[in-house]
Amino acid sequence: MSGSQPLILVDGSHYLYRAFYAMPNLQTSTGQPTGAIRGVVNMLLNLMHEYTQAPIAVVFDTAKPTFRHGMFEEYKATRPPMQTEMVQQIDLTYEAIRKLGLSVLMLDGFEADDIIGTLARRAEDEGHKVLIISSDKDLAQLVNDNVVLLDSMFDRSLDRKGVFEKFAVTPEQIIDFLTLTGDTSDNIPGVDKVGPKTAAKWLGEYGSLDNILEHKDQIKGKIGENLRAAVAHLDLSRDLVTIKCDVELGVELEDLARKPLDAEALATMFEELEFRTLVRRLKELDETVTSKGLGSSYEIITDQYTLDSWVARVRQHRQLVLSARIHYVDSSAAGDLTGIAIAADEQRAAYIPIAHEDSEFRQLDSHSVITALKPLLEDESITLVGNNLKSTVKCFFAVGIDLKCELWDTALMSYVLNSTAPGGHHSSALASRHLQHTTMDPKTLVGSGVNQIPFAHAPIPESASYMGEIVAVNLRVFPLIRTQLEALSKCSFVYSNIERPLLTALARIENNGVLLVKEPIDRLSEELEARASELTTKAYELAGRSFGLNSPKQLQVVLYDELKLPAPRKTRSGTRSTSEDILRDLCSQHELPEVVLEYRAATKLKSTYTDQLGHYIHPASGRVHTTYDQTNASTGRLASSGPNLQNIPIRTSDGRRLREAFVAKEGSVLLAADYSQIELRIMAHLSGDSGLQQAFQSKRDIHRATASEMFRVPYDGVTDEMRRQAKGINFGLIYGMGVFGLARHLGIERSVAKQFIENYFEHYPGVLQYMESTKQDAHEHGFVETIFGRRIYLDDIQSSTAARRAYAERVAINAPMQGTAADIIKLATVAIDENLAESSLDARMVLHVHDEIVFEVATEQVEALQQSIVPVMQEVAELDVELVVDVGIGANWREAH
DNA sequence: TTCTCGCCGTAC
DNA sequence: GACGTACGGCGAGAAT
Repeated sequence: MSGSQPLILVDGSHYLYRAFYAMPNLQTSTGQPTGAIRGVVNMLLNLMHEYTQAPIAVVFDTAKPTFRHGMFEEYKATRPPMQTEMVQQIDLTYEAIRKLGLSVLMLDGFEADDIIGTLARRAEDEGHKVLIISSDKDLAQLVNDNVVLLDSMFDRSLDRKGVFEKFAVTPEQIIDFLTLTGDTSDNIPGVDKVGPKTAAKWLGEYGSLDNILEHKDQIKGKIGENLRAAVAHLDLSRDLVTIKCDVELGVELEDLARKPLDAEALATMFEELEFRTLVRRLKELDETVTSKGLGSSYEIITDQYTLDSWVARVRQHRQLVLSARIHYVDSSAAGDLTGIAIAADEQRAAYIPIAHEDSEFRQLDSHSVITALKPLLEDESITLVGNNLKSTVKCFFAVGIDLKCELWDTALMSYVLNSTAPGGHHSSALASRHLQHTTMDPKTLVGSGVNQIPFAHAPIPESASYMGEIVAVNLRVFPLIRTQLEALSKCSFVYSNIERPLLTALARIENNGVLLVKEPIDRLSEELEARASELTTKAYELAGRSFGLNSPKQLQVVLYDELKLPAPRKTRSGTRSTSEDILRDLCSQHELPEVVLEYRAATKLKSTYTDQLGHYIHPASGRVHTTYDQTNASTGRLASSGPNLQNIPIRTSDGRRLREAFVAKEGSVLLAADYSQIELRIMAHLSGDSGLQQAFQSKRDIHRATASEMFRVPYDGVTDEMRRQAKGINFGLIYGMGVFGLARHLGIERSVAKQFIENYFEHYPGVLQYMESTKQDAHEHGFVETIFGRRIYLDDIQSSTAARRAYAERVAINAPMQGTAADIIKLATVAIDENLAESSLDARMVLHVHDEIVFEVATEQVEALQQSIVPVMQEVAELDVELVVDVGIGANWREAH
């Protein structure tokens, strides 16, 4: 047994029961019940994936009476006998475990707990750490500095501190604790009316059961009487709950060493048991274990000397492949380093743990690691390779590193090559697509959902495997996709001139953050709360009963069954829609739809925005730092999350009140610069339609100009309704809309909509031609391009399903326009980022919203900023139609817009 | 209890 | 089925 590997003891009986009751009816086609076997095997595979070498013993109770039955006739007397379906699975479970290469242990006369206790103490005596996997609270008595209880797979592990947090007593007090509370499932009597709370209180006060009993007369009331009445049997109860740690097992620790997994036999067994997913998992597990070089062990750097030698190695190869793990809390906006994996060449990779909670290893501190790497990062002749370098770069910027090295971000490269590549652009996806390699699942390291632990709590050796593998993957993927990229000159341009420089610009924008004041948001929240509650009352009155106002499903019943309102179109899954436009139509027939709409408006604003945004305010700076995802939107747009600051309301007055909370710091103002009608202008450019181009050149209102043409009226004779309809067409065209969509959108007859569109194309024939040729292009090449050569692939363009094909055609029409707009604002962002760095202006970009950039600038410099950025934005691309940028300035985002 | 999916609504 | 790109809250049902 190797010293750094813990001994893992699994409470097999517990998991057997749990799995059995989770899926009691699972059986093969021949009637063999299998739920319990599958559950246990699944759990063990997870465990094996996480601990690839640690010895694992799975311990079971036997059916025979134990020494406790000898002490107490009633012990476990209330337990029902084991069900037949369960009995039928036991031997197969043992067999499966042995084939996994793990040990199965049990001993007549003793319970699993006693075996676990005995082995735990023995392993500990020999200097090993022990991990007990069970959610039986009795086992908490075994916990100490070397023994940890893991409550189910990924619950927070119960170490000494965890036990106290959970039970409010120390592990040493657990026996007394259990004695006092008793255990109904084991039929062990405790003290009447004493539960965990009282037991913990007494133990906190008196320290031990013995001491409690010495002072038993001090305890007043009925509960004191109960205690005194229980004295006679407490000794027995204590003996019953005490785990025996000196059982004669006939097994040595050495016998528990991991044996190789018998993949062939397991596959056969799983086939017979009809475990199809498990057969697949098994294959994956086998691959990870056998694909050395990627999933093998990596050096762990814990001292300065070794780190320095690695820095020298990087210098020699002029290449640093890096993957940083960053922890975000409330320390700094950019986050803290938990650890960094690095590699310089194919020979080896290493992991530098920095902030793990793992006392087994000495760790270098963040400062010395950064100091060591700094000269590499500031060296122009060094290539830095990584996946999603933005997050890492943010960290570097935050500590004042002046990045000069050449950035090669494999995620960005992959995105430029094919933004819609299946699986995305993370290291794991690249490994699977380019190397046919399955990377370690981070869930095995940190779990998932509420049980997820911070990466810093993951053990260092396993973290090193995980991080090292990522670096190894990037090292190998990089030359492959670099070759692909360099074969396509336009894609290379997009990478080198747009995405790569944008990465650092975005890193700065994210680090800057935007100042958000909480007070007005909270006030709005309260108002909305009151409004929502009034509307709820009103809605219930109108419906004649209360119902789930937030539930479309319940609302359907009220509207269409009870109130008998005419049922509208169906949603995708065939239910009757309650969407906004439907409800609006129903307003004329009943009061309820209107109330629901108002309620939805209020609760939407509250639940999505006013109640949430405050959580994202960084406590130190008062600022919100969104994350821009540069590799997600297929067209080249950015996406924003955590929080999404690209969909902050603006249409309604309440929405605008929210925007007032986005402010500039003292002495500064916000300046918002947005491209006016950029996508329509791009359409005018791409289509070459002279009518549309002239409409823009005349600098008139574009929708009004369109209406004037379409409805054959003078520009000044265009009514608001005409303009609204023209606007509908203009937007519809950008989205590749058809007759049906326009009709629905404008609430007009299909025949009228058809006429509109025909009118439009009659006046702007170039646009029609462009639409047709774009579709043609898409069919021919399988992709469309932006002006700058960004490709958007359309996998469904050749689909045999008409609907999918039609969808792909709409995308083909929209993507070049949306994507070119994205290219343009990205280029502007890059240019402005450089300009600002060189200028002495006290100004910074704080938000990026598709066609708008928001700046925070010192009040007295706002004009200078405007002078500096507007020409850049307008001239960054030369189109046949001029680009127009509108600027707004104000103390907050509403005023600036 | 936790996870996933559908519905809905916000932005450009 | 019918208008493109996103993110995210909520309810409900499935898996556990």
